[in-house]
Amino acid sequence: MTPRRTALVAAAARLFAERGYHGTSMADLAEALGVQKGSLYSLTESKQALLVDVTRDGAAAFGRALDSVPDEAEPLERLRRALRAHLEVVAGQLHAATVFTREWRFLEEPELTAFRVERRRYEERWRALFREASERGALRSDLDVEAAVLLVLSAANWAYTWLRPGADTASLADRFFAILLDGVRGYAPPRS
Amino acid sequence: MTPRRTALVAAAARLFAERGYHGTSMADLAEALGVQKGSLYSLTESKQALLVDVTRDGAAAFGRALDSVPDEAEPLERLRRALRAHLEVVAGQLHAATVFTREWRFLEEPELTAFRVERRRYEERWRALFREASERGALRSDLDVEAAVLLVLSAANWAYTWLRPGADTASLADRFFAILLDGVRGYAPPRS
DNA sequence: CCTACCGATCGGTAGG
DNA sequence: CCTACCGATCGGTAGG
Repeated sequence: MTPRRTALVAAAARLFAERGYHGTSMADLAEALGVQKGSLYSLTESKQALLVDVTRDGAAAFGRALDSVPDEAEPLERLRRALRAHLEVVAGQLHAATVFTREWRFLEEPELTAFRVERRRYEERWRALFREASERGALRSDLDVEAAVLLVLSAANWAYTWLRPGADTASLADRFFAILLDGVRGYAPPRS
Repeated sequence: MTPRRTALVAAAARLFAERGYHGTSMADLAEALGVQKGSLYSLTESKQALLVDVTRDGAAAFGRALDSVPDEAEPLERLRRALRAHLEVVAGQLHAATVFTREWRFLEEPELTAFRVERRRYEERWRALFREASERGALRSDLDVEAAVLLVLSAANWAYTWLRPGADTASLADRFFAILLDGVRGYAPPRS
């Protein structure tokens, strides 16, 4: 990947995030790079190919985030680290994360199907983290694991709308996690 | 509002949700209604005006949802009812809710600013529900209320991506709420 | 509600 | 990387 192409993919990430895939023209991208529109086609074969590249960058970053969670840590600590890592990708690569979360649906086949498979794999990794925690007794025995996974993924997937790059992301993740752990209620929950 | 115009706004909600605002052409809308493109302009003055209508419908529905929460109920019950009502709007008016949540950013001024004001007002109503619960002693005294509001709004705002109209929405809302209340941890949380 | 049309812009290409 | 261009489509309008 040449520096020029890298710059083009970065510009695509930014503009697709800001204006949407269909709201961004090749002329917009050319202007962002300071070249004429026709010149872009020596760097990419199509606008769609740029969307493929940006969504792949996002998927790879989120995948690496979960890879960074240490296997040997305790189950709840692994969950906390996973949430931190996810939110750090959102804050650190906000444009790619935004396109990954919101613009992926404009992918064309076969990449559209491949994207869905990849995203499902990512969600399964989260489910596995919860199941592992459950089997090792770290979670309430009556926990609705599916709802818990959906809740944490909702927080993770919505974060691109409010998380700003300068924020103390680790601390924010921990604040979320604290509520996820113990809830909001003002007295000890009834034991089953 | 004539029946024909209502049908046009409904078609716009569906297509803007499915293909995005910029991914939907006036020709697409005409085809959905079975008329020629030029005929649409007796029903709306522009494509942008349709986006304004759909986002207003969404805002009104979410507003009515919070209105439906009984004032006299207990604080936690009010929160539970609010989450239910919000998710029922998402499931019951999925297209308008999707456009409200994802396509609003293509509004032009002055409606763009008005939308942001309205949405902030909605979020403030949620914050007020939490504050009320806190003041009445229904929440943990050490609760991070801001994080709690953000967590529940994340779940609410992400719901359009997975909630399907046929689902048992009330039950789903209660499953979320149960986790929000008591958390996922497998033992009683330490009291402060 | 239709036909016929407007100028502008779209993604992309050819040839240099 | 540029100029010049392609056919297709865009949102919107005029006149009926």
